Amino acid sequence: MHAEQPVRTGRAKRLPRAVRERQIMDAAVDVFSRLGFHAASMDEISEVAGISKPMLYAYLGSKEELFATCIRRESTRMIEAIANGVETDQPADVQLWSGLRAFFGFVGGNRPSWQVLHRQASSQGGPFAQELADMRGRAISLVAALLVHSGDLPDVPRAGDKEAESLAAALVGAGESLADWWLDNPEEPAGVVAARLMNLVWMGFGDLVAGNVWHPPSRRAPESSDQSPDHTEPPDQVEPLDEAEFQHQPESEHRS
Amino acid sequence: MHAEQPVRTGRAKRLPRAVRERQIMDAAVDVFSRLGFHAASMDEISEVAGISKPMLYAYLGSKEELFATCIRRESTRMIEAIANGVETDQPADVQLWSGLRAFFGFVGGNRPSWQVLHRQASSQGGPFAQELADMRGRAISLVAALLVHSGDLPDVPRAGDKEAESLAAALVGAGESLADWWLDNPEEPAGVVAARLMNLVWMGFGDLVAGNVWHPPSRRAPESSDQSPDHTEPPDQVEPLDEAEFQHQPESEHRS
DNA sequence: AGGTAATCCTACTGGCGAGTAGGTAGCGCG
DNA sequence: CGCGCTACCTACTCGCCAGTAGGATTACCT
Repeated sequence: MHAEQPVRTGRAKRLPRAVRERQIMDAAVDVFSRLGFHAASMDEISEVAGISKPMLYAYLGSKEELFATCIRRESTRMIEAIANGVETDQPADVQLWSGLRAFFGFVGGNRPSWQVLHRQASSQGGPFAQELADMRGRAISLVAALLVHSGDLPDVPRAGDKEAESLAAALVGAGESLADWWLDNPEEPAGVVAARLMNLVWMGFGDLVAGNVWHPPSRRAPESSDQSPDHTEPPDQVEPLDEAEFQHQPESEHRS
Repeated sequence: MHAEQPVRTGRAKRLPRAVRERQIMDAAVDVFSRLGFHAASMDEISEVAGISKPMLYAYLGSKEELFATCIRRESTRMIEAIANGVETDQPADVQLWSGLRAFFGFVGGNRPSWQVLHRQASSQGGPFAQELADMRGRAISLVAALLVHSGDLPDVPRAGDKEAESLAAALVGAGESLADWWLDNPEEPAGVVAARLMNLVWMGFGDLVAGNVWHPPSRRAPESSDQSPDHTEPPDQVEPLDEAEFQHQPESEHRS
């Protein structure tokens, strides 16, 4: 599916450093995501990048530096995609809903990024753990802030930080796990998966078992687009997903 | 932290094979959990186990076989601990609650096992993924069965498998993630953490922000008291769930 | 053109770690 | 006792891979 096949016969075309660095990073994410940090070799990365090994070292430093850079880049992309997707001027449930949609949209459109972030980075115990923990921390903070904002949690007037943080950790973990499950069951659209998680964490099993389901407010969500004109880079591609996919969900009210 | 004694000076005492195998497995879990599969070396494992390398190969085969065996053993221990902890004759919410308590109790009392299972195994893409996926699958099935049983899910008369399975995956992931968070914030007792997750997945944020909390049936305030010694028969050592103190209890030992 | 600096290469080193060959020590048993 | 068996060892081989030395090509500028 990834078509990074420069085929490496003979000498590579001369390119400005910035472009090469990008190619290398793309190749590195690809290889790391498939093989994991240790099993990935610099030789293979250089081959996929269509370049020779010393270039890696000249441009991106050691293997560890390269990996850390990958994590930093991909995590930033993801956090931004989510932050852009959240409709901050809406009530709490809608904010959560939009955040979940953005998250699953990103995962669906950037599987290698996701793999590198979730699986590989978390299992290495070096400086990467730090990098990854930062990303996770940012995500968790986003969620925690949302929770704290949306009316204080009931039983924690003082330890609210810990309370919200742990709940956010659980939610993030649920999202990660569900995203992994989704990769193994890709026949379902992102919106459906996001809706399931939304129902779980907002309504809870208690309500679900009783037949109560959460619904998005029945208005058209503004297709939030990037307004900044000086943004030359194309925004990260996220799978399009709108309310239509939500409806695709097995019809809630009609039991049979 | 781990007092894996042997100190390996000269020849090791002669021991029957079964005992050695156990020592080796314990050492392997310890090292794998700290270093991960690739970074762990057979030399180090043999050193920790207090024997020489050829013994590893004579008894447990290759490095991959050893690792797979570790995963199998630890995952079985955990599944059994949880299955034993679930009070199957209770209503759904109580079942879920007892399962969560058993899970967090196990994690608290068997950190290396947990590390090996959750972090290391999931990131290697060999036959281990299979082993690990089996474990996860069993856990998810447990939860899914509980969900399906506890009154059918409302909106899934036909696609119930997928629905329940994905929700179970999300729940399991939330548990895993919260367990990881807990390892970084060990000052909180297991019961509190379990109660948080219970509230999240049973009540949902919607109820929580509205001030509604889930309570175990006979007692109030799940986080303030959890003293009932309803431990019938712990097959594996599981941390006591009352918050008296378990900041850092001595590591588990497998002695005969 | 010719200089020069960035880009790119082939071909090595050095170390680490999986796995093994081939031998030594304790224990039981006739 | 000596025969054998099992537990146990030291001391290698061998391949893989991170990282580098040193040289060959361009692109671009004057």
